Amino acid sequence: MVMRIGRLPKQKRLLELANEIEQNPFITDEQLTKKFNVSIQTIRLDRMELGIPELRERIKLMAEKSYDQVRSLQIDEVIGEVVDLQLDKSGISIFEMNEEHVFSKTKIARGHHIFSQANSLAIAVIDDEVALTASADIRFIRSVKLGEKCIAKAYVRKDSLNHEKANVDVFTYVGNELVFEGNFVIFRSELKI
Amino acid sequence: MVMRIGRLPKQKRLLELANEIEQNPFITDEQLTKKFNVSIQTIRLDRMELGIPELRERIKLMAEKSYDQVRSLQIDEVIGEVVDLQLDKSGISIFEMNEEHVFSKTKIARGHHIFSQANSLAIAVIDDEVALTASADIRFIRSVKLGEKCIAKAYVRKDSLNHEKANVDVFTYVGNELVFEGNFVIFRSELKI
DNA sequence: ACTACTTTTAGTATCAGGTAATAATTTGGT
DNA sequence: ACCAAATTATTACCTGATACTAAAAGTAGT
Repeated sequence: MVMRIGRLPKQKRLLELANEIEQNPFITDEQLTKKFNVSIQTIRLDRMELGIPELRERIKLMAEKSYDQVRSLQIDEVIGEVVDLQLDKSGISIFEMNEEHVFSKTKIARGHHIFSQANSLAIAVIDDEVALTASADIRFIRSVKLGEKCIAKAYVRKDSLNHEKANVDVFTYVGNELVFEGNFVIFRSELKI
Repeated sequence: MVMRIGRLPKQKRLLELANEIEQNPFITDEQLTKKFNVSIQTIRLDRMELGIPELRERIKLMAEKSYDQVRSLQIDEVIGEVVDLQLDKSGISIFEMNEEHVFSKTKIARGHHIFSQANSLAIAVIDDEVALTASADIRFIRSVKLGEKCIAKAYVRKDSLNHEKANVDVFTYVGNELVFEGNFVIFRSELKI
């Protein structure tokens, strides 16, 4: 039970190592040897055991992830995945609530993400060069939780068409439960060249 | 003017090289030698001249950038920077519209970003464990353009306090021009342990 | 054609931050 | 004291570079 000074038992070290790397993914094995006061081989065996890749791999994975995110944001300018779209008529989009969309305490989705999905779908269904939200009347009917898939359905009001403004009603569901509804007034410019 | 087959003049190569790396930041110098049919030293001299760092540096910069973004999103759970906050009374936040917040065609801000700033400020001024948006009535008064700073001011309606719901009015300005106004109804749970 | 100059290529030494594999040593427990 | 697990040491090798020196090739100008 002597144990060299400043050392942790293996299981504890494994936990703290995983933690440390999560906190600071840019740390090298060598810096870790100093933190834990063990040899570099031990650190490497530990990483192996925990399935944690080397520094360069970690960094690369992060970069690839963020690169993909940026790309996909540029590709579809809509929040959520549009699965159906009939211009000037209706549209459907799906959006799943991940960790980054919820309050960390309660795991309940922030309202503006649900709004964003509905708002960008309302814009998407309007077949115009420039379409902007003029106003909106919205209700959050029940809270959406982490992991839930929101299905937003937008309908363009017939009687509102061919004008400077269009009315779009959006209903968002989780399963068959209504969680959000909103009426959006969309400005449309007749800039169709 | 003979020039070996499949070669570009230097200036053109420099432009295309910069372009290629921007399109695919994960490309190595060696892969580039094949694309441009020149030696690896030439590629490296070119990168030098263009001030483009090596693959590993590029990847690291991307990872650091995304890491900082994630961190800052976790640190302040509010969209925009809160510059003043009097709980249950009022609050002010500032949010600048960058490239990622505007439509690429028109450079006009997407409505949901302006909403997000207002919504998260409305939540922040409510001094409660759990506060959620129940409904909102909003108007976009004029469009916000790339680079403009939005100053959102939130006021909690006095008569709405001490209830299950609170009413928060938010006015967003660019300079002294009103660009957005909204009335938010916020659910508050009395879960004050 | 000869010179001056730029561009390109080659080659060597060195680096960080590892992997992989094998062997030796230390430690803890009984 | 003995055994197995844990740790450390050692060596060879890898990728994707930098830094530097030197030589070769191409490009004009006169």
